[in-house]
Amino acid sequence: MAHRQAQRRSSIHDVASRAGVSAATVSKVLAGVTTVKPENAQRVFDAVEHLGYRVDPLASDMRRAKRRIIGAIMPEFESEFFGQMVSELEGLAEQRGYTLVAASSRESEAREKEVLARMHDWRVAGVVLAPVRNEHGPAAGFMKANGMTGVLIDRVLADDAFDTVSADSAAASAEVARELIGKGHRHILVIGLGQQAATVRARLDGFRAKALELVPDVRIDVVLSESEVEPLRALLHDYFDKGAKRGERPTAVYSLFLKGTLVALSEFRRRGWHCPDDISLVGFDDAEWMQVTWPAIAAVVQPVRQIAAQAMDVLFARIDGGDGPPKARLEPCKVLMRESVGSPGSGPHSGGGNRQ
Amino acid sequence: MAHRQAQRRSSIHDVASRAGVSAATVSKVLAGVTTVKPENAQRVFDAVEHLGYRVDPLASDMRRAKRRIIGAIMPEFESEFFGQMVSELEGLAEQRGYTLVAASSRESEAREKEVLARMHDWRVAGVVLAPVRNEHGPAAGFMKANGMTGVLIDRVLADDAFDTVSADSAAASAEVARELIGKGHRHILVIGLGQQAATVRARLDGFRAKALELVPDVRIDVVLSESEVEPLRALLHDYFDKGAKRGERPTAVYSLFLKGTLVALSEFRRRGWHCPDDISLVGFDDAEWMQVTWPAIAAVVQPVRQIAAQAMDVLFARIDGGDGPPKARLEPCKVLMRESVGSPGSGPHSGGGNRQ
DNA sequence: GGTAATCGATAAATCGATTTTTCGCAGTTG
DNA sequence: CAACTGCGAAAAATCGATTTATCGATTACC
Repeated sequence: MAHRQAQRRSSIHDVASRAGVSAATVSKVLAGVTTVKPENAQRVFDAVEHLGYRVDPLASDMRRAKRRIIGAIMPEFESEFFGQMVSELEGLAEQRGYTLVAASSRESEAREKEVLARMHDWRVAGVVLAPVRNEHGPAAGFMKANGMTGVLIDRVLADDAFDTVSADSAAASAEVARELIGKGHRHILVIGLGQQAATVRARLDGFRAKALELVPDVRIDVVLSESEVEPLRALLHDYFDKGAKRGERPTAVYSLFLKGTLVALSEFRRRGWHCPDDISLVGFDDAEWMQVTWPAIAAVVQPVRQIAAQAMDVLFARIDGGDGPPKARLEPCKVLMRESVGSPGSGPHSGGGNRQ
Repeated sequence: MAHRQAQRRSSIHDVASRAGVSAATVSKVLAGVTTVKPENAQRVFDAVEHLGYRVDPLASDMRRAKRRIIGAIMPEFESEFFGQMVSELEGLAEQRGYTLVAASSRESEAREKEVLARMHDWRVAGVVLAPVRNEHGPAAGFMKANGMTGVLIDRVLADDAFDTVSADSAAASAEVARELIGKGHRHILVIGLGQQAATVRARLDGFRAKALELVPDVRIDVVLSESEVEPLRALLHDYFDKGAKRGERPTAVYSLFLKGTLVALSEFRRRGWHCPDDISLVGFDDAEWMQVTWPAIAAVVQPVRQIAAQAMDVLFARIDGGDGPPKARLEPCKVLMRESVGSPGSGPHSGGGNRQ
């Protein structure tokens, strides 16, 4: 009864011999095949129960071309967005009897491809890929070249080989524009990451189009950092410095991605500006902390659950042999206007300055 | 050249026949065995190159008892802490040629055991388990009963069957006590989650011991929610209401876990209290946003990388047959005292009230 | 020169399932 | 009574590697 060795687990043959049938019969019973005598089926169930037998998924997968494994590749695991995404995907895979193997590409396209190649080695049934850059990266190319089935999510718009699912960021951005214009903002800075060309463009265009539609002479400045987040800090600093020389400053900032929101807040801190008195702020992507800070930060909430659910639906449809041209799906976002957005010039400190 | 079907990948036999040798020889060459004629080895390498052959990890694992798979079970994926942890673990596993399969127990002990059982089905070589509650949960019991090798991290202190690695939260809490006492705080509220008994106790005791040592008549109140975070909101609300009736209020709050810090901030908002003027705040567990808000939130930073590295080192030592009694490792934290901590009574609004 | 040891490589067993093929037996039919 | 049909289950092939046992040819030793 004391500490036992790691006794080797019982295999299907152990069950077979205990039930007095062949391994093939055990396999059939467990697969729910009905052409087995009820009496034998019962004996199998008893043996399974007694031995605590469980199918070895690895051995089980050996003989199928498509294994019961889904690969998920995310740019990173540290943010709430991708954390929730992996969590959702894992649950959905599990529901269908699949195992999810998640890997982080660490925001590197090179690594993304390596990780994907490893998934291919595992002969996964399908892949959910959230590309680092966009749908035209090397990983998607690899998937095409090797006939893998997969679905692209998040930083994608549409693709001619794979289904895509992403947040409708253009619509959300238009909504943000409507809100900011409605509050009276006529000079707005948009910050983003140039790397994610397509997504950034969609968000930017959606914002700009709606803003110009509402107020044709609205001024929209854009500060983009190519691929890294850090340079954005310097770019933003310069932007405000130059503006200060000319005595002009935007009354609102719209950040197209989460880290940008942090950079903006950090820059505001440095200059002693407060939201929304000195400047307004809206960020794409929500986070739990944004509602407890003072001010609470306005944000676009991405529909993580819906994206995950759609992605898995579409993916399994393909795995099960569904064909037809790939579709691009857009899931609607919610825009939460919190305290960080106000009307320009209405705050007590609209001139900026040093509030301690 | 156009879109090809998912042609079946070449197996070791394809390589063998192309190189004009047997599959066994190919296997040996790839495993680095030296008793192969250099000429044949070269032919194998050429064939591998030409066919783009890669070992199928699943088939490769079939014949060994311990498979090249490491399981990681985390309470959740949404927080920075566990996100970073999974990311680190994945990298470390990969470095050793292992695949990491991560799963979330969703803060449920029942699910934790199910997930672990599934890992066992996969016959993983080892498991990194961050238990929902502590080292005495059902999952750890399951691991013992089945002779699995594993390491417990985060919400654990020590165990008689498994190695453990966690942050030295007692020392960090003592450090927090020193800081708060040093700033003049004599009435401090500590909030936490009762579920994680051992960890909470360590943090609480470490804090209380140091505080009492420095100032014997310091007042330390404690508000614990049993297992859920939501009740803490109500408990905290009541606590402050009751204090207000008696005209007393702590000058600082120390939250023993991340969500508690959010709940505290949320409660402060509601009452119109500002940090650090009206009340000081320190939280266990750091997050990226804490340094960009105003005020920046003081926090205990857990050494995620070190914990992950230690956990993997210890785990692989066991996998490679190392024995001896299990060890409990503690990794030192860093305490970042940011603006949310000040001296009591020094702020312009120390009477509390409604600042808008 | 004959037996033994050595070397390199191959055939075969193995891992634990699934799937296809074969087989025995009972009941029907011509 | 021989041939046929069906059913349920066992035997065997398969998946793609690793590992053990075996084998033939060469070298070594007495």
